[in-house]
Amino acid sequence: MNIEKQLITGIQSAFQQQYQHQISEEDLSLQPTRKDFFGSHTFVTFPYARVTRQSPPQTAETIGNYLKEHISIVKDFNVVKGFLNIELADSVWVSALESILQQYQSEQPYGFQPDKGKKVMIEFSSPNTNKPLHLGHLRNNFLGDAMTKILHANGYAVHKVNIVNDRGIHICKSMLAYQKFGQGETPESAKIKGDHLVGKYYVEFDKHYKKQIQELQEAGQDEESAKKEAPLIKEAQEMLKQWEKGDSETVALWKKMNGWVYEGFDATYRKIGVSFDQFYYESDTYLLGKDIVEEGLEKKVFYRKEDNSVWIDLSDEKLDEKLVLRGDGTSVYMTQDLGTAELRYRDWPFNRLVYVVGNEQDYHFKVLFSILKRLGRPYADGLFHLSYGMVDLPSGKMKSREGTVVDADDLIDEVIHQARKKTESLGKIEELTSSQAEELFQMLGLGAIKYFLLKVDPKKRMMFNPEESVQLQGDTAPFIQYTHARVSAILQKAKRDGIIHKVFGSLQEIHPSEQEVIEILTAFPQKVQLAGMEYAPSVIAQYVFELAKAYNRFYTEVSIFAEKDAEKVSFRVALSSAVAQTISSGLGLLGIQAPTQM
RNA sequence: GCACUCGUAGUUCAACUGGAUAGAAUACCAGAUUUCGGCUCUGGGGGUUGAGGGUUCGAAUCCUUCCGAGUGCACCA
Repeated sequence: MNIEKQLITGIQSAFQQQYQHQISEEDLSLQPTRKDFFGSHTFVTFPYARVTRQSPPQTAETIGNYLKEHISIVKDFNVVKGFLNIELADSVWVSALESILQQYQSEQPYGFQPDKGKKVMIEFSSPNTNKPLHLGHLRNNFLGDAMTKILHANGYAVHKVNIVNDRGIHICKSMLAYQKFGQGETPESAKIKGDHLVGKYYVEFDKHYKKQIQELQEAGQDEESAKKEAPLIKEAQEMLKQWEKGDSETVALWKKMNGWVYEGFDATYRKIGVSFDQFYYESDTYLLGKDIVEEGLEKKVFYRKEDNSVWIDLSDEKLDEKLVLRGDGTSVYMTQDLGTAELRYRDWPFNRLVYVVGNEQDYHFKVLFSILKRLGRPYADGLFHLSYGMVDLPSGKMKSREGTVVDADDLIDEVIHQARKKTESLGKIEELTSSQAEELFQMLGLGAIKYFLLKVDPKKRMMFNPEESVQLQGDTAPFIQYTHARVSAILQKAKRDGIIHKVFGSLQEIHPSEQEVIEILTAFPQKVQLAGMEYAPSVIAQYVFELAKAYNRFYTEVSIFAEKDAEKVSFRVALSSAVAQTISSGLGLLGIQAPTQM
């Protein structure tokens, strides 16, 4: 029986015995004791003043005494105001460590849940094919990837999908500019990645387009009509029509340029260690959803206006009226998303579908989910929008057209470069081959950037400071990775010295810093669960950092190999082993690797 | 205008979902350590949680009014 359960049962019977009062298990909750107080578990007695007819401190005192007397694992307690802080016997922590190590031996790694038999589909990344990935995409990709791993750890079968926005006016802009100014350039001839090449022509288009607008304005047109009348935009719109008609030349160019982009994306995905189980393309899905509109009309969920357009009225949910099909019968974004949800459910019937999409689309998803619910879709309750905040730069907002974006490839190269520079100057890796060293730099650089973007609550808008993101100390991945490398070195030495870390069962007393590490270790499963429930990898990031810090404190306060008592040495090695595995496992949930040497 | 989100040390973020004296990191200052490790550890200053009002044993958290920032409200995707 786990510690918490024993305490709760103890408190229940305390209420029963001392106050003749039944309290159900759900109504009782323990919280971790704050650092500055003695104890590990805290019971708050304020809410029970009516029941006990005693002041909260008296109640705490009474229950504390009861627990100390009747529950063997309780060593002592203290009362501060109405807070009952419970201190557990050292042997409890020793056996807690033993059980953690045992679980690491088993098939179900410590902190991971057994298979729940439920399926989660998760959509993330979802790039446009007219420009390369940038910082905002990185937050999206890392969140999606980390959530995949966290949900898996929570016992779900996870299916990763990416919907590529490969059609539309924005791609036509790149295509048109390429046609006009490209002169047959290719990624090979220009020696740049395909996605960057296509992005270059997107910028090129915008440059010329702006110029035309200006010229028209100078000729006396107002801004709005200039934007509509500029020859370039008209050409791009014409091109989109050609594409939709299936014009072979246009389609061939589209295929060629998209091909370049995919090669570029592939390279970036490989580099950041992100992959997908299935790709959807909007060129395949953009016509979907019309049958659902028909169905909605029949069910009277939708209605038709005089101009033949189809709408849904969601004003009772404060969501207003929303168009779902144009008057000319062509689809809008919403139509397509309805169709895509349906298609996905047929492809891989899920219990939950998670959309990792920026919070500027909060409204869209509220409407989408509401519609599917009104249509009585069986999967409607399982839909979830993992809405994340924008990434700001110290210089302000990122705007792709103004060139103030941080390019993903550049950024990754930069952090890896920094990792190389700093690690080489430490001179600890001379025995590594150059490819091993290269692998290490990647682990560190990517770790730094992933951690930086994941440690903040996803829902919140965040500030990206390029300098801080490549820092190797403080609340960073390299700091945690460094701790892992150091623990690994200790374990290596222990192995060389033939220290078996399994004989410490009779240990009766441990150091406070050891207890603290074990306390943190025992919290891992709950953190994994919480991260899954809240869709928040940041929970794991904070946890792993706490663990690394606590271990470092232990490391300076307690000597491992200089210790005379063999049982203690064994215990400390065991503790180190559990820490190494938990750090590695926790970082793993964030898509970050833990090196054994650095 | 309407809707949604957010305002917490100088800065970047926490706060177990209503609990204790609001914590970390960073920068700065002062020390310690160097067990296989330099990126380790300890301490210090730094806060009227945007402002006011309310709810209660108890509020950064819930309600409300202001102030400020952002996003959305396309027959674009």
